[in-house]
Amino acid sequence: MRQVTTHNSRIAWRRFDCSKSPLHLEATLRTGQSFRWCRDANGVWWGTIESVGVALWQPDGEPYGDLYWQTFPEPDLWEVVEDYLQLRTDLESLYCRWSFAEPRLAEVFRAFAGLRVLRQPPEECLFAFLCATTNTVTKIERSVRYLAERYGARICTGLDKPATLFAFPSVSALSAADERDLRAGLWGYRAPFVIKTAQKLLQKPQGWLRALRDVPYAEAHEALLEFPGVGPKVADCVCLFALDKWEAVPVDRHIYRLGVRLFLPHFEGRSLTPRLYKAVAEAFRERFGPMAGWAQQTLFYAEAGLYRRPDKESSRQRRF
DNA sequence: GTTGGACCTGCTGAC
DNA sequence: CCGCCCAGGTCCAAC
Repeated sequence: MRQVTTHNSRIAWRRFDCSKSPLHLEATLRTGQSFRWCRDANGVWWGTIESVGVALWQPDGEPYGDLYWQTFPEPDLWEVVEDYLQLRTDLESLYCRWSFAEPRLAEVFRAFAGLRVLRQPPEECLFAFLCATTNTVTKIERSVRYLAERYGARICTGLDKPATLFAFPSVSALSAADERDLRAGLWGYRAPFVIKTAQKLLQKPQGWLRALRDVPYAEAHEALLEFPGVGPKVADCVCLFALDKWEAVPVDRHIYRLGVRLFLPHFEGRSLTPRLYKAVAEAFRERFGPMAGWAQQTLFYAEAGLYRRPDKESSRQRRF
């Protein structure tokens, strides 16, 4: 293992070579698919996967470079990290296929090479996206963090840094949450969704949600719609980001705009109805195949402009 | 099938 | 500096 000579050397880093399996860490963790990752002043990303605390670091931010990682409190849980980041998924062949299908977008796929769809714990994913309706990414992050810090268990890292990590709360803790408390904790009108969804989930057999990983996409999507606050878009987010349904294409206002502009110009100006939702998602699947959701995530990142830093950059100019 | 309105908050850009 | 619009939608009621 290469020597690492910064403050970070206090962490017993492990190294993974991404030269054959690119990872754009910042884009992956800040694409609005997962909401609790924080980067500290030294560029280290801190987060949790189930009850495991995780530190991730790409010294040069190079997608094809080295990824340094470690887990807490139990060290060296590589399977957990690899599974979450889906590092076994070969992206290069995907980019070829997508760029062939849509040459207009080839540059975008290249620009954000290594942006991966995560494989998230289903419960956290479901509750996080309950919060996504008419909301901003910044505020979603703060809302989900509030849930974790208020109702979740502390994870010990054995270091004085980072700011404390919290496991995502249990369903039973959320089912017993106080609605007024949640409303005040940035959840607003979505507060009852959290509580009712948690209560409904408690009535299911143990492991029911996770078991949706083993059923077909249509069945999983349908099953999620029964929860209050879950419509087609949120259901697709959970399918794609937590339930291995890589053909799921969450159609939000950005993806809708892009999809109509590029693929379905005759729908220009029409509002997003369930029928058009399906049409756009289907258009993605026709072009990008059974991993259309992965293409969607890169295009969302580009279209929503999440990659722009807070500092002034050239304003909204479209590259595609 | 589609449309319109309400819904909690607080960050953000345009005047 | 203030007020307004808006933000990764969903639900409900009314055509």
